[in-house]
Amino acid sequence: MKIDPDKKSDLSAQIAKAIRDAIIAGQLMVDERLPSEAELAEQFAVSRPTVREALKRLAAQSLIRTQRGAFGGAFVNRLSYGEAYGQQITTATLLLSMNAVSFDVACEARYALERACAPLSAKRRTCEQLATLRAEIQRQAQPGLSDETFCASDVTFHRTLVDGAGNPVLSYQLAGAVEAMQPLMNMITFTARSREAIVTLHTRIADALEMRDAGAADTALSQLEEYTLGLGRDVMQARATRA
Amino acid sequence: MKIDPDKKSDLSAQIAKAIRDAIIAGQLMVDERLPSEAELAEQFAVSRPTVREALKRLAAQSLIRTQRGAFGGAFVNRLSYGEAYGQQITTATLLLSMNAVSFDVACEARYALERACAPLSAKRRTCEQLATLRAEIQRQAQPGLSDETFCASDVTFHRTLVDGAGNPVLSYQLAGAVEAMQPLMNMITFTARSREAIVTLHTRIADALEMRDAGAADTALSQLEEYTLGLGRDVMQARATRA
DNA sequence: GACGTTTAAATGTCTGACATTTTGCGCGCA
DNA sequence: TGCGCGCAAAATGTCAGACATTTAAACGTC
Repeated sequence: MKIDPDKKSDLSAQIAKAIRDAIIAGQLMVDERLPSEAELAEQFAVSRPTVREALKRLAAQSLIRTQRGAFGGAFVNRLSYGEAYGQQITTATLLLSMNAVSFDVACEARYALERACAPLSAKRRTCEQLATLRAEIQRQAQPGLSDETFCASDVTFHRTLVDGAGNPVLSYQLAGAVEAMQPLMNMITFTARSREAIVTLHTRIADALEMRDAGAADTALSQLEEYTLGLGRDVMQARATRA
Repeated sequence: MKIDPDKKSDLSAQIAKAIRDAIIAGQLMVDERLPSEAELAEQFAVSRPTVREALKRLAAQSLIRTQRGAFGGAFVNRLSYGEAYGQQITTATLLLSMNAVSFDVACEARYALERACAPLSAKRRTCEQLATLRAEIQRQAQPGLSDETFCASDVTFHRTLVDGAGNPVLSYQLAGAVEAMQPLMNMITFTARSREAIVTLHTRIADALEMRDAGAADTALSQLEEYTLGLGRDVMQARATRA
């Protein structure tokens, strides 16, 4: 099932790959216990530390979980949406920060994805989600809010919008896009006037969802995208002239 | 910078987290070399194997790469789109397969995301991408194609459609959604008639992109979604009656 | 100055041991 | 008989030291 040819080095990576493939192929079922480290070491004809390094690799991807004690060991993990979110967000954040993704490109992607959710959200949003949206809007309208708090509320607003689609796969996909934008958004200093404009557009979105009007939601999102893009360009320009 | 409180156990996880946080916070720049394993072991007051396990965790997430030899060591990795794709796909695949995500939900998410790309694709698709779409359509029309080959071509078609938007962030986000669906799609047996219908709709999409007609592309995608959904339901129903 | 050799630094791997945690079983006691 | 306590076993977590391997820089020779 999982032999290990004597390819070029890095045994722990090969072993991790073998086990990972077995999990993906369904040869190891969820909650099934893997052989103990000692047994794996014998199977692969390597030492225990090498096996351990392989298991740690898998643990980092939430593919397995380990449990100490008698009848403990490594178990195939049921990948939860929560864990997947976390990985998705860190990966997306790093991807954006390390590849010099421009504000424009990130913004375009984010709003394109959100617009994909809007019709579904208009159809399915719950009253509770609508209330959350309203509450966040109210928070954003408060004067004296720090930029970070404003951004955090913005993230909550948009995540709620996405969750409104009632499709966990969509929510998972978009969690990364929305949250990974936050560092970029945090670079923007929100003036009183820009906050007011954003709150107005957020209100328009919430109104559209309340009326279950997909078209209006799409329009408002487009306007918000354009406005956010303008804010980002101003920041970039100010930074360019200052330098 | 990265001390390590004596929280409850699993030192390697704590160390990995400390380094990961340092990378995300930008305290460690891309291509910067981390201290050697021995130095890290001394800093954190743990043994070298423990440090190694932590580093393997980070390597599994492509956060670092290691290089052997003199002046080798662990370096902060520039997360490339390719690596991110890979992780995204395996995570999404597992999420779908282990959480019993229904065909309907996955399908809805996938086509919602693709429709988000369609307008951008209509605007920006290159001639080369259009040619790829046409070539895949031609391949799909060939008789005697295995279901797996047909599915693979389908994936290529849709990934090209997504890439046509010319936004790498979008491509990254959607790679998971499209590829992770493949195992579910592979459960479908494509009859000659259903293949013909799919090819017709694919052609309609390609035509729309050629004319740069976003509306037509959206319509064709909606029809394809509905048709795919129907196919999936038939399979489920057949499976239910057989059981 | 070019080329081969040495050398040192670092990761990769192994061996063996001990610590810690958790479970299950058996023993003793009421 | 039933209950609880403690001990042993099994497994992971951690450590220490050693050796193997790889790689590039430093050195020496022609």
